[in-house]
Amino acid sequence: MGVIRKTQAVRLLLDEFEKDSNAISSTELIKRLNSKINKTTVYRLLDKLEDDGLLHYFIDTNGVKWFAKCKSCSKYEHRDVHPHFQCTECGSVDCLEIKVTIPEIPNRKINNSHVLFLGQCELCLH
Amino acid sequence: MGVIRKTQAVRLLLDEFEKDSNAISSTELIKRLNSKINKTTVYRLLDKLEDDGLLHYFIDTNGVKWFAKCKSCSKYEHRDVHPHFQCTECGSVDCLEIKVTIPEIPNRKINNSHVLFLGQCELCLH
DNA sequence: ATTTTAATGCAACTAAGTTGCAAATATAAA
DNA sequence: TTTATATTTGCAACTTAGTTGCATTAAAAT
Repeated sequence: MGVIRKTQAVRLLLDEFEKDSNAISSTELIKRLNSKINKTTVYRLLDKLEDDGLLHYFIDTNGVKWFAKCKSCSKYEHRDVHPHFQCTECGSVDCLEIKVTIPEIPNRKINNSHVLFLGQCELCLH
Repeated sequence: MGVIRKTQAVRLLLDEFEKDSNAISSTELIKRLNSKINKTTVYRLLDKLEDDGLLHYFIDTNGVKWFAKCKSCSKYEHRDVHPHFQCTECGSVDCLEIKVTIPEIPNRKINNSHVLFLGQCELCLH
């Protein structure tokens, strides 16, 4: 994709990821920014920012798309390799700073992985 | 959920999983059974069969739900613990008979995992 | 300041999945 | 075997997430 212009919508969207260190679902973002950005724009920006290596996403067990800031991705090496964690009680999602070991499988070539662990988060455990 | 009656729809649906050892997406099933079973019924049956431990499902990176036969699940211990593989070229999905190591994370309790590896399958590699 | 190009909003649309309800079918009881 | 009961099914209408085309607006380049 092309260059990203510093528009108001981009700023507002990235602000949400500054405020919130966890992952945010696309529908949640649309709700939050409802009065400020059109949903079409939100979807388009999320795609573009993902493409440009500023955000990464993954899909939870309900098919909901979650986005989070990339910490170590660039435009050229943008692999969503770290696992994610979702709390089955409150639904919150965050990134895990753990390395995933990619297995060797005969006659196949694996080049990406999506790993989601489910359980109870710190808050819901106590 | 309750008991499963041996209806024609159940038979037809399970037949698809006998024919096809790979995973099948819900939309694909609806297409295939279009003339024989109503889509509402397909969705309801998939849910029920999943609940009863005959099928398991997971969601790919496009949010599409894939179902496959359970080999070692029961009604009481039904954990979709094995990883899945999706070919990024032809889109086919299958189950991997590999054990997933679930990490220990401080202050959290992990009790399930969804692991999807992406790459090229046997057919698309050659 | 003007031109060029990308970004945005809007409305209409698509596709996946869900809900309520009446009709049909499987199973249990008589 | 027939009748009663409970589950399953199909249908139509609906919901929700996400997309498309296009005219308008706003950045950035000249």
